[in-house]
Amino acid sequence: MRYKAGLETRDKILESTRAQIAELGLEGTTIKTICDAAGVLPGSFYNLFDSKEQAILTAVRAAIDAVDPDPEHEGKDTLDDLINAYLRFVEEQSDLARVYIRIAVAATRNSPELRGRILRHHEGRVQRFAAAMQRERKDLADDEARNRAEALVSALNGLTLHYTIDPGFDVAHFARLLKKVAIKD
Amino acid sequence: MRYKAGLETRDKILESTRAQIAELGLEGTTIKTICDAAGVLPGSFYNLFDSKEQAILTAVRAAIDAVDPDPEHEGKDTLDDLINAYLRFVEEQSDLARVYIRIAVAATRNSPELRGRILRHHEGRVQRFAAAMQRERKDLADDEARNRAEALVSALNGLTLHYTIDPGFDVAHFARLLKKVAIKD
DNA sequence: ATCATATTTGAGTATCCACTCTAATTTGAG
DNA sequence: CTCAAATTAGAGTGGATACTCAAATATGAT
Repeated sequence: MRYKAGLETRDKILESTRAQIAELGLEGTTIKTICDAAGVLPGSFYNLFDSKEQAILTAVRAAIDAVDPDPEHEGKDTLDDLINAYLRFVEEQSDLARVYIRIAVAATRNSPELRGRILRHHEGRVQRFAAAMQRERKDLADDEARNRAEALVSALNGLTLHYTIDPGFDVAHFARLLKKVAIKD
Repeated sequence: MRYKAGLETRDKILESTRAQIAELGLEGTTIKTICDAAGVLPGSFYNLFDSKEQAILTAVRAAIDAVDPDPEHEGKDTLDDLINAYLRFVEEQSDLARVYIRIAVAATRNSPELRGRILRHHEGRVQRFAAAMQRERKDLADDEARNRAEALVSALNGLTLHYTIDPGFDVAHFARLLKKVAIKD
């Protein structure tokens, strides 16, 4: 992927993948439907991505990044910003969130490479949450902030998990409850 | 399933299913391997179960019930009992926990029946957590207990989610942290 | 303009697996 | 003992799908 053509194809595939997932879910999304929608052939797909799952994960990550309150990582995002961005993604793109969870859980056994990507993403998120917490509560020690951030992020993921099963679940309500608790004391 | 033979076959299938999942994960577990290991033919399998997923869900539920601190539902279980049972299942049967999550998330789109089962299971768990909380803190109003139980159970599921991806994650540590927070105030 | 390399073509593959169906056999209630 | 109903036998299916490959073409650094 060093020429312009490759980049454009890559973009088309990612957008097509995202759209398919949102519309048809994971089962309805096949290499064939992705390629057809993108106007590309399977050979091109596999010239740019190692696997279907890798492409999906990349597309989902792009959607998550699209709601990032501080894309430049300047450390200007508050804890509320981070939680609101999280909620926005989960509520507006619940199909993508669902698929992300499925692939994350499935990849553990099958693909060390994807698993690594997922863990790094999680780690990055925890660090940003921890930093935002400390900005809000200057007295919080590093390890205590980190500890709380880890708990908060994992708990939020639990809310998302339930929300993808029960769309009536008030994920925002509980997310704010967790946030309050996380900075208390 | 009204004759003894049917019940025995059912048990053999469930045990074989559980063993396969623990050993080979979801991908390695097929109708064929389940039936072979159980000494049964596909026709018998489908005489007793509607689908592969239904059988798996049933097998996982049995494993969860096996660590139930209060199988008779007499209301004698403490919040710690419930959390310890939860942790025991997750830590000792992480493959089953992983598969349960996968099916739960996948079933939402594909099978209203399985989805219903999963939601009822969740609901039952939340109620037991809420009741145990109130035993521990008599002053907690019904809806507040229910609210906190829902948050706690979902958050615990989030810990499990992460644990299935990162076995180094100290799920017990964070579970106890969440419990402390849930009954505080 | 050259040419190494990126990209595309597009048919092919081969494997797999959840589930079905009909007929035979077994069960146990009355 | 009878017989309706449950269980088992077991081969079959048919459709789907992720991924491959060798050859053709396009790209752009030099």
